[in-house]
Amino acid sequence: MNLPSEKDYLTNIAYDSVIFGFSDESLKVLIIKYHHTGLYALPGGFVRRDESLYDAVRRGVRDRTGLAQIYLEQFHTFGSLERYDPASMRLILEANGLDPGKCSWLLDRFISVAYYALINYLEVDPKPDQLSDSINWYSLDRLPPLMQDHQRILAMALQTLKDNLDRKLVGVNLLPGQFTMKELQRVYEAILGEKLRRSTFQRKILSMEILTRHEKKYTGKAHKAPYLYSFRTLN
Amino acid sequence: MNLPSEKDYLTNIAYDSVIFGFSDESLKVLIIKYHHTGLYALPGGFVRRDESLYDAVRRGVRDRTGLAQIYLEQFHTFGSLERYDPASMRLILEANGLDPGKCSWLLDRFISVAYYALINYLEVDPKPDQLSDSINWYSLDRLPPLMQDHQRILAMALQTLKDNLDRKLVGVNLLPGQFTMKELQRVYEAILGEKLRRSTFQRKILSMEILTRHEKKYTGKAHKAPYLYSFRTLN
DNA sequence: ATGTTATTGTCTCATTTCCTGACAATAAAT
DNA sequence: ATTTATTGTCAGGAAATGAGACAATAACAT
Repeated sequence: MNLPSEKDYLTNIAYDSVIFGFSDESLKVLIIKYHHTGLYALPGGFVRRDESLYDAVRRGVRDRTGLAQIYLEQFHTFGSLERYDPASMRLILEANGLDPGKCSWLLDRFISVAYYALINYLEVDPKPDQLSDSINWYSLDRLPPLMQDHQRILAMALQTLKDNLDRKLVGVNLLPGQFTMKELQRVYEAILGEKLRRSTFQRKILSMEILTRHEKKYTGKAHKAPYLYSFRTLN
Repeated sequence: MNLPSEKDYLTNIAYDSVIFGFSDESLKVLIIKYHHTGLYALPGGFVRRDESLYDAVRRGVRDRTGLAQIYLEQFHTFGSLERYDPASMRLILEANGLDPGKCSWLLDRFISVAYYALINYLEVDPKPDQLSDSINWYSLDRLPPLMQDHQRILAMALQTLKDNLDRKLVGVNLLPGQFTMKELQRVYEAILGEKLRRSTFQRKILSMEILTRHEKKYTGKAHKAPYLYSFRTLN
């Protein structure tokens, strides 16, 4: 197994990604589990010397989800001393049969830039990286204990998502290309953690003029068929 | 002159600070000028191994302004490849009679975490650091050309400030402890870059219930004396 | 004293936006 | 044809905002 070499990467700097998906009426997050350690973590990684910070995160998310086009948003950089935790990293390396002496830069202190990603749950086939033996979706209310400050990072990602909800097109990437108004409302409710009034929500979203309406969706249910919508591409 | 040593600092990571003050009806920013190079820049620095990122920025702002208590807010981390510019750093070191070979880590690529600070202009006595020969206030519309991507960093700081204006107590630290409603309005207008209606502004601010009213301020002018206000401390 | 001037604190009315419940439309089952 | 569940939209009221008006008043002028 070849590990990242100090020559190819920036030192003291890492990234963590909070990858959100929507399924089964609730928000989900991708969490990895490291080999033989019982440690759960947000998918993270390091920045190659020949790539931008943004490209590094995009590469990491792509490798783990298979998606090339992703909605990525940086929300905070974590640099406290408490997060310096070489013991965990040593444990992870040793559990993988690696010699920490040969990549001591990985045991150093890291400042971590955190991004959140919004992706279509259905398009993803999560793939573990070489240090982890699983990567799985977790509902926000059923998270395993996360290592280091990853719980806090996740909480901050969610808060930022809430704050951005009425300013950015958050719904875009959590749903398939076409969706009903109710489905979009479910996404908003899952993010905000509260029920919304149907008529108010519909009026507000439509008044934004960011949706185009398509043919109706006949579900086979005994009631009026809803329209399908998609986000308007700007052109 | 002793320069930061590689042993004491994190590598590949730096910070830049956009220090806002308010004076003479307009927003001002502190800009440093490096010795003998004609290069203007935002005050920045590096993170010691034994301090948090936040403490590093606070230290940098304190050293340059003399203020211990500062309102600091992180707003973005810049990590593009274009900002890798060893030539400028080499120039700055050489202009100070320093040997770049002895601190080659300073010529490496840096990812920079950007903060903005809001301070009371009147309390500040700007002090240049050892590499710069001046540090001065500049109006936003009369900025010198800034090195690297500092112009963009500043623009993003201002945009974040605007976005936060109705959600955070931005005015707090830009004014002295007590101030008139008109002075507060001037701050808002300077940040937003537009005139506000007096009665609407007053009603909105008062309805927030974040101010306490004090005695009147007799200016010696031939008109009704305004009240003084201060921001309510929460307790 | 009295009136003048510039600015402040507040109020009113019109306009806009937002909230809430209601109602008709309708796809499929009975 | 009737029923059921859900959807798209609207009407009326409530709340927020915009724009101007007016009285209060500190210092100056007469």
